[in-house]
Amino acid sequence: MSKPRQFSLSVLTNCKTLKSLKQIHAQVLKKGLDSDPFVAGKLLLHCSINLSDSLDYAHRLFTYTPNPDAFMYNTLIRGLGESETPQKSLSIFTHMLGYSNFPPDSFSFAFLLKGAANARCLRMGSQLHCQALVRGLDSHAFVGTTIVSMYAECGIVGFSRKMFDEMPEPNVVAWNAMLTAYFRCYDLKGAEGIFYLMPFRDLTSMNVMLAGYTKVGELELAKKLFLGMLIKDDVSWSTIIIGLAQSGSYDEALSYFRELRRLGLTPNEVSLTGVLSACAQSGALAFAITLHGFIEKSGMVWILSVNNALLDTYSKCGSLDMACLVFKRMPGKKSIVSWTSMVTGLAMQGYGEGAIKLFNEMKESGIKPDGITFIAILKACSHAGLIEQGYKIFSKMTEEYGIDPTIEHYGCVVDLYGRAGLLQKAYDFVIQMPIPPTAIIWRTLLGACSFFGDVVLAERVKERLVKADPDNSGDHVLLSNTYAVAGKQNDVVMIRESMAELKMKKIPGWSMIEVDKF
DNA sequence: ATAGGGTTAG
Repeated sequence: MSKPRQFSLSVLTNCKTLKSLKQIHAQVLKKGLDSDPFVAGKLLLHCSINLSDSLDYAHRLFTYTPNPDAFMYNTLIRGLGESETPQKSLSIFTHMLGYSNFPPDSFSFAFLLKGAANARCLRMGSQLHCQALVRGLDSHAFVGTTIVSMYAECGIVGFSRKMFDEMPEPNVVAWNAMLTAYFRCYDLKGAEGIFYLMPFRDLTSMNVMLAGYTKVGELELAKKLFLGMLIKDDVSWSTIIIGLAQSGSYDEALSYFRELRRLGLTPNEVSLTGVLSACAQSGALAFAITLHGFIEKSGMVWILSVNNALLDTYSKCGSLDMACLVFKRMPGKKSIVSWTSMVTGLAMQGYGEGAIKLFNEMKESGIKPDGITFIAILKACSHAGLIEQGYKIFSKMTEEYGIDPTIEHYGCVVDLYGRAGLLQKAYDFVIQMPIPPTAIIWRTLLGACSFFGDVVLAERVKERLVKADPDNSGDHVLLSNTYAVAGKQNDVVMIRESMAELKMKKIPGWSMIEVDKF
């Protein structure tokens, strides 16, 4: 007689794909273990949290479970709350209220509120806050802390503070959440107030302050704080490096990275992406190559974000060959970021057709382009003068992909027509835009008018520009250039004089075409 | 389970 073979859930540890999960699920069904709430719960946890793109399967698994327990409800709520559509977690909540014997507990509310925070949905958040209040769960430490964060994510730090003040004995996590809440809303004074009030601080508190200082542009304070920190972890290091990189202090970002290395510390993937971004923005190709060598040796070549940062750095530094190499050799899945960076790289170096070709390959590979990809591809078209193509892509953006164009997308189309000299078409396009054109849009168009010397249209655009941005002054240069290109020297002189009256000296780096040259 | 760092455009 053979011993009944035990089924071990430890197989889930090595389960990295939906396919292998399905195989495990099949075995579970075969052994009739699907009615075991523990086994069913573990399976659901794995496909709703650990695996990506498996939420639909999780949902089905849940649906086919006759009487899901509280853990299963909470797990699916958690998975949906972390997804692109966090509001869907509410339907599971409703189901839980109506069809289960389990009332929602502190876990349910923590996950639901996190979903509301992710969705930045104040309506959802405040409704859940009320529900938690009615059930007496708002006083639960985890729930309360999540409510504090949720209000800040929704942009109302005053409500966060109100919630926080109602907590009888906030722990360090709650204090840190309140600190984060103020910075989330760029309230430096509020954050400092909390920081000095805190009865205890841990490394996270310090790191929150570091990140907050860089976020609100207080780089000196950030550096001072960092210097004074006796204990630093990798989050501290990556926070300061990224903070500097994002504030335009590229050299300093590189210096901190060197210091990290000098101390014999091992950079992690986050500080590496940060320092690579600093290289990309400052064109520090030599440093990037050194970093590439380190990445190869350290075994971090397998990390997607590192590869993305590396490929973007190469393409921004003009090494399109190396960018291509990284892109082609990229292990496993490429993300939307990888494709978009590569498209941008090609577009920037003038390979408009190549960019479009890659854009099509991307769609074939099953990656859905987002708004950023469309900015990249529209730029590619405008630089390559592919007007028809560009406009077709712009139209498809809404029709096929359901992406609402932002002002930047409209700007790309204006640039597309403008660069091609189709000035009237560009003007008509701006007039019929469903969102009000900004000064940037008008300035783009004015730039095109000046390039082609269209005086009549330039004057019209100029009027619109003044209306959109009353205290602008840089457009005088563009306007006078228009007259210069059109060969109307007298007008140029006139505009120059009026510019002098407008204290043109205040405009940094302004230049204009010399009248004498015409 | 609640708090801290991330790459793509403009």
